[in-house]
Amino acid sequence: MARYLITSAIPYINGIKHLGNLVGSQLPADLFARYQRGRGNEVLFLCATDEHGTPAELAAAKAGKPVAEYCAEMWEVQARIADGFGLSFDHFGRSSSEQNRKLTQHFAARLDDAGLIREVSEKQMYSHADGRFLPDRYIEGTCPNCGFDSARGDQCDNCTKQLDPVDLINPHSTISGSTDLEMRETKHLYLAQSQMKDELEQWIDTREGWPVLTTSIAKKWLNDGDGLQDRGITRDLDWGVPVMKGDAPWPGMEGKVFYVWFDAPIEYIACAQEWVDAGKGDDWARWWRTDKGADDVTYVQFMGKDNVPFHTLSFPVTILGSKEPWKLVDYIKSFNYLNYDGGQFSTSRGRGVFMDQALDILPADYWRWWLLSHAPESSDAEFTWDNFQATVNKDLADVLGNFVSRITKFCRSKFGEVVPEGGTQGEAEAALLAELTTRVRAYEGFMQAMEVRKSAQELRAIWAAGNEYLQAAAPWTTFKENPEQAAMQVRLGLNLIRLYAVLSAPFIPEASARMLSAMNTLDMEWPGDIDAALAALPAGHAFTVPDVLFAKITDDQREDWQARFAGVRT
RNA sequence: GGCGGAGUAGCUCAGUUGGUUAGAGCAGCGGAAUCAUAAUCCGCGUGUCGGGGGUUCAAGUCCCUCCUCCGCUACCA
Repeated sequence: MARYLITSAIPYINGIKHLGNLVGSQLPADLFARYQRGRGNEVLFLCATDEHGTPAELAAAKAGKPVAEYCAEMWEVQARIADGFGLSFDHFGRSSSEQNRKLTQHFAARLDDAGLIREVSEKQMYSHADGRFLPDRYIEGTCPNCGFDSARGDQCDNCTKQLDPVDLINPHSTISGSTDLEMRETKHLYLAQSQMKDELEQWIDTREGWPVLTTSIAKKWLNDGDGLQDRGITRDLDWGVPVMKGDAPWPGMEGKVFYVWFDAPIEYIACAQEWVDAGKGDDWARWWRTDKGADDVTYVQFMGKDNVPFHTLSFPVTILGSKEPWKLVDYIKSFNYLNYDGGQFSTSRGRGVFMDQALDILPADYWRWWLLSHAPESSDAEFTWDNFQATVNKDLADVLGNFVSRITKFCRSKFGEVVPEGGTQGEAEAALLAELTTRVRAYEGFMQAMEVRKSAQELRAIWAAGNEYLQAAAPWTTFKENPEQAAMQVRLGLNLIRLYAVLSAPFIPEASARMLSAMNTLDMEWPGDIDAALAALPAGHAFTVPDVLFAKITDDQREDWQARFAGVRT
């Protein structure tokens, strides 16, 4: 039995994520996790909230709550929504956990021992009114290059020139508006990534079959300009993992915390510890330590393209630089962005559909199917309501849902709610079995390769094959002259429903469960021999006609939603 | 500016190492069927494969050049 460690990029705690975030990491990761479990493999699927950093502090302040309380509440919210989408995490952790605090401090100590940490004294913008150092983009002023009056400290949005906060004319804090700013000396720890540039590059170069998106972004960072730069891994903040050298204080670093992108990936490991401490598992090291059983684990990470540098460079430096036998990622599946109706999804402007809103208007399976069948794998993709309505109605309601409906209702009217007996298979059935065998094997190949869209396409073709068979076999006609023959055709049709439930579960788990329930079976065994799989429900087996599997989206609904989500989130 | 991705039928997209008349789904048109959520099935595509140039017996696929869109550009995460 193969073992898969699967992690999804951890969503930031600051607010509810939109569908673009979902399809870029958590959803495809869930698809893969469910598929591997379905195949009988051992899976540990982990995700968590990423809770540290300036935006979390500010969001908490805006909500008028202590940051720890705010994060705890938002974790609940995100966990509940993830559950609503059927995201089958074995554990949904928190980067602010005790486990992560200790592990992060441990890694820092190891990296320091390895000579990969250096102290750098630098000047950063400090705001007296806000009582804090401000990241560059939290400072705005007039662009010295083009005169744009809302240029950010890191870059001018108008002329795209890269800036330094000190370049700005009339700089002010975007938080308080205060102009009482000064460049103040502060000391930070840097991760000496540059020392490991060659090792990283060799590692990247020897990865086989990784998405171009993943390797090209990694190579770009490795070789751009002066090559891979060292990166500051501490910040002057209150909220975060306190800078410690393992259990010991870190002289000169008092009051500082590790940078969120240092501790966030470490949470992947800490999350496994949380999983054990929550009583859900009993051995995290077996998944994460190659000296304790993790050498036969295949580790796959899912993420949007914006996260690639941290997963291909910074985190591997942390792992490799520790000189300890931690499991290194085997495959990084990265995604482009999903756009919304001609523009970008925007959290700040409330543009697009957010995860909670999506669940308010339709069941998760509708979203799962559309998002996965349109996953932005080769380029950015676009969500439009027209396309969503057309795809969901056609694929889910007409092709799959109606198939279940027509065969179960026909059976009920002619034979009752029992798998009918009699008849023998002929050429048409042999042809169907041959086609299904070919397609199921292709589907397995795409799923294993994490070719999300192609998997969806193949699955749809498998559903359509059932309709083609029924149409050709026409049991409603056969029944008139040869009821036994019709019984055989119907029996096959009913078994197709069970087969479809098993194959479709990774994409549409709720509907899959309803199909199995209607077929009155718990048999979810992945089909090896299709012939055998289509004999799972024997003659005489009772079933029930399920309710409509997928109600169609009406034009009125579509227009209503289109208007509702165009503007500002209310 | 630099780097990366993309530009293929009305729409969404496939097109492996260059090789038969460039494909799929949707939409559209025609037909069959009437078990079913008016659901299904079958048939129908003369597409300057973004423009131009080049290499080759042969290019959507390789090279050069230009155009358009998108992303990243290291202190947001």
